[in-house]
Formats: sequence, structure tokens, C-alpha cells
Amino acid sequence: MGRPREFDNDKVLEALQDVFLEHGYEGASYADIMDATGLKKGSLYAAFGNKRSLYLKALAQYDQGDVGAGVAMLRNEQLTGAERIAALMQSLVDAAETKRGRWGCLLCNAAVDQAPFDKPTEDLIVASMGRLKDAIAFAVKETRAAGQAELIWMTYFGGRVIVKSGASKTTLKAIKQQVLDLL
Amino acid sequence: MGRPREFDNDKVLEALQDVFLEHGYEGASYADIMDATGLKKGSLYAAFGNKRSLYLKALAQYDQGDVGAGVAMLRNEQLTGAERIAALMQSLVDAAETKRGRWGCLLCNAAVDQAPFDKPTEDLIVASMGRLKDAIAFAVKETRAAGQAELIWMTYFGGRVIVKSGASKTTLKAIKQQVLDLL
DNA sequence: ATAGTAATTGACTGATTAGTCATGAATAGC
DNA sequence: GCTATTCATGACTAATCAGTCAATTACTAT
Repeated sequence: MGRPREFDNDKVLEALQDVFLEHGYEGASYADIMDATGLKKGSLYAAFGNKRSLYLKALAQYDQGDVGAGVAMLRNEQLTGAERIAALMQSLVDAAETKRGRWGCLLCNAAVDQAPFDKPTEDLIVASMGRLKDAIAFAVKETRAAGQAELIWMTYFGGRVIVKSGASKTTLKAIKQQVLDLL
Repeated sequence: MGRPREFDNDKVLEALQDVFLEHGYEGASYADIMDATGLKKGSLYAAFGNKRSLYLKALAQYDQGDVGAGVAMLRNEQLTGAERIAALMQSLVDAAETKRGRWGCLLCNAAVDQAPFDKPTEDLIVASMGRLKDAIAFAVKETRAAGQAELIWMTYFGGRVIVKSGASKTTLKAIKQQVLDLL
């Protein structure tokens, strides 16, 4: 009963991901948010709560979506460990070529710009990063790089940082190759 | 002639580094800035220009100071290449234990939260990151890791990211060891 | 001492911030 | 068709934002 909702929750959270990816938490104003989601403030507050809550929900969706897909891929035993790590590193190379990729990884961005201020955000980030680390460890466990999971993990995050400052596809390909040479 | 300046430019820029390290660019208000520097707005504008200009100058000082010191250390031929890389990675471990270290690396933070918006900032970051990469390459050039400079470079940035989300000293020590095992 | 100059200050601006709320619109059950 | 309920809207608030400026202070050169 009551008036039916005119928007789709998941679609709105995807739009929120993009806004926060592009502008960061502090840099994203309600003007940006309303523009990206097509919703007015009242609807946003009623449906998702305040700005911090919007952020956390978008981050949680990113964790389930983008990070979750990466984790699933790294755990897909249809592929060899080396193939899975290659795919992970390729996603970094690809990130340099898309607008969304250039905006970075919401997880890394959140770690840098919000983790120190907000415990729930930090908890979500730590958990999500941990799942990614474990998945990398799983993928490399039968390769020569079995003891270098953290190294590859860090390379991924480092790559996400340099993509945001405009690193070239060439640079990222070189990094990808250096990681593959570990395997 | 005229009234003498009551503050020291370098000291003020150091305080600005801390403010922007702690809060990021958007998150740092003039209230924070005035509090940290002890200067009023008028003086700040007269001496350094607008907020973006404050940021760039603090970033440039960070580049010359913290990054410059790291680069000099990596190029110090009094030490072996392995010793130099060990010192670099140890600085990451140490960062997990100090308040300032927890705030991260101004270069990485800037890359994530400002590089996409401001060309001068991006240029400074790219140049500074490049100098660090070259210095790492110089340090490893006669080790087994001669072809893995970018890998170590990324590991350093990745480490800076996870420190901001509260990574433990133990985790960072493990990463340090994995890097040293490459040499 | 006086004049000239540069630094400091705090009050001020208009714009923008996140967040609220009364009103009206759109539905479902009766 | 009426009522109850939920949703959407735009005007509203108080606070804060970056940035400006006239008045005052503290110095140097003459």
C-alpha cells in the first residue's frame, strides 16, 4: 500500500558509486548526488538516510559488486592460478582506459579519504581488502608466488593509485608483466 | 621595510602538510588551517594565495622534504641496494606507528583525492612519483630485482593505502620481507 | 620624530553546505 | 469513490564555506 517507489534502489546506489568515485566523499555535494541519481534530497533521506549512510551503502554495493566479482574470478578453479592473476592485473590495465577506471577503485579511494574518520567505513574497507587478499592467496597458492600474495595485493592497490594520477597503459602493462614473472 | 613577518614560511607549510594529510583537500576548512598554522585568513591569502595554492605549496614542500629525503636515501651509494630498499620498506612499517604516518603519504593522498581535478597537482604528483620510481630503479639496478623496480614502487604506494585503513605492523613487516626476498 | 610600507586582524560577504518539513501526488484496500 | 499509507517535491533553515577588505599595528629609512 501507499505510493509506489519510482526508482530502483540498486540503480541509485550504482549512480552513488559513480558520484563518490568521481568526487570523493567530501567533494560530492547533494547537487552532484541529486543530479546523478535523479532523486531529490527528501527521497534520498527517506530511502537511505544521511550522506554518510549513502556513502556506506554505495561502498557496500561496490564491495559486493566490483570487489565480489574480482574475488569470484580469483577463486574460479576453471582457470589456472596464473590466468587468474593475469586477469586481475589486466583489469588494472583496462582501468586506465575507461572513465570509471580513471576515477579509481572506491575501496582504495575510501581507504585514503574516509577510513581514518569513520569506523564503519574502515571496517568495511578492511573486510573487503582482506577478502581480496585471501582470494589472491588462493589463486597463487600452487604457483612459485605462493608466499608473495601480499606483494601482489599491494601491487594492485598501488596500481589503482597511479591510475588516478594518469598512469599510462604502458606503465601498467609493465607492472602486470612483472607480477606475472613472479608466478 | 614595512612590518616584519611574524611567521616562518616553511613552518607554516609544514603545518599545512599536516592539515591536508589529516583531512584531505576538501575536508580541510579554513578553520582547520587557521588553527594549525596560527595564522588568520588574511595573512594566508596575502602570503600564499587561495586554498588550491596553499595545497600546491604544501605538496611541493612535501615533495622536496619527505619524498626528497627518500629519493636521496635510495641514491646513497654508501649503502647497498638491498639496504636502501630495506630502509624504504621499513619507513612503511614505521608509518603504521606514528600519527603522521597513519595520515598517509601526501603524494598518495593527493593522487587519489585531487589529481583528477587539478592539472598542476597532477603534474607535481606525476613528477614526484617518477623521481621515486627512478630512485628505486637505481637502488635495485645491481640486484636480482633489477627488472622489478615498478613492482617495488607499487608495493610502496599500496602499503601507504593500507596504512591509512589501519593495517598492522605485522602485515607491513610481511610485505617488507616479501620485497626483500626479491633482491 | 615622521613618513612610508608591509603584515595582521576581525568583521564582513555571497554562495553553498547538509539536512528538514509541510504539501501534494500516486497507489492499494475497502 | 473514499481512506489510509507511502512517496515525491521544492521551499526552507542554520551553519559553514572560501574569499575580501578597511582599519590597525609594527617596523625601516630618512
